[in-house]
Amino acid sequence: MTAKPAAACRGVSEILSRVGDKWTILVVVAIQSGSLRFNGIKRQVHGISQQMLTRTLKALERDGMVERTVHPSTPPQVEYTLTPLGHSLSDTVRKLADWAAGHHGVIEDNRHRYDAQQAR
Amino acid sequence: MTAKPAAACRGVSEILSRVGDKWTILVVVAIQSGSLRFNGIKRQVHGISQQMLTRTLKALERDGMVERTVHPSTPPQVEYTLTPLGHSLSDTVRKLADWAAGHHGVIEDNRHRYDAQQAR
DNA sequence: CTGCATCCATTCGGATACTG
DNA sequence: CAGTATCCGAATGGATGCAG
Repeated sequence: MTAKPAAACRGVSEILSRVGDKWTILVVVAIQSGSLRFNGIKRQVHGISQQMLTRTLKALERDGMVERTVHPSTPPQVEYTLTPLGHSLSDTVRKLADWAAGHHGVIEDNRHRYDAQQAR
Repeated sequence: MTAKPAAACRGVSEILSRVGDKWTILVVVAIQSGSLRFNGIKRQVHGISQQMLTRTLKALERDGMVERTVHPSTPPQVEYTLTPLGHSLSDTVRKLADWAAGHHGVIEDNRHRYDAQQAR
């Protein structure tokens, strides 16, 4: 697995495209603590439009990351829960999150320095 | 670090946007084995346009992930090398890559099943 | 060889309005 | 409450031509 065949690279790129979009991670993080309803997620993930939430949830459901459960009541309730696969992704991403949190300051500093240098 | 403050989430999202774009990871992987020249990278990362390579390298340089060394010769040669920060990112992403490689098949299967279900 | 500028097609993401 | 459909602006990414 130290080698990196082209096929794996494409797969990784595809996963990263999914995961790296604007909302996926935030939604996953919101759900991971337990099941949540549509507007519950919307409240928790501040700034997301309801359409983006719909799209993101659908994509995650399609990938088997979240499970969608409809409770036929009035008003209708829909619960979203992270599947084992979703939790698995969440754990993996958390490591990247830790890295990001740990290096975010350095990176911002680098950017600032770079921009200052360009201005000269 | 088990808690997830909003600030960290934003930072992670920003990092993921960087890393999750179409080419960054592939370029990083290409360079990690050793320093490479511009067209060397272009050859290795198949399908990348030269402008996307320019943009990606610049972004990485700005973030302090790669170092750019110009050898003033004729014709000019420019070497790109991964910095320690870049290697650090590379290692972290490799874990995500392993996850992706390990679950890619399952995810594709899930998608196929979902699509079939929708068609009914 | 390396890199920048321009143009253009496609995609992404947000706001809004409407349905069950 | 949950979800769909439409419109539109912004951003992404590719092709090409030009310059150092």
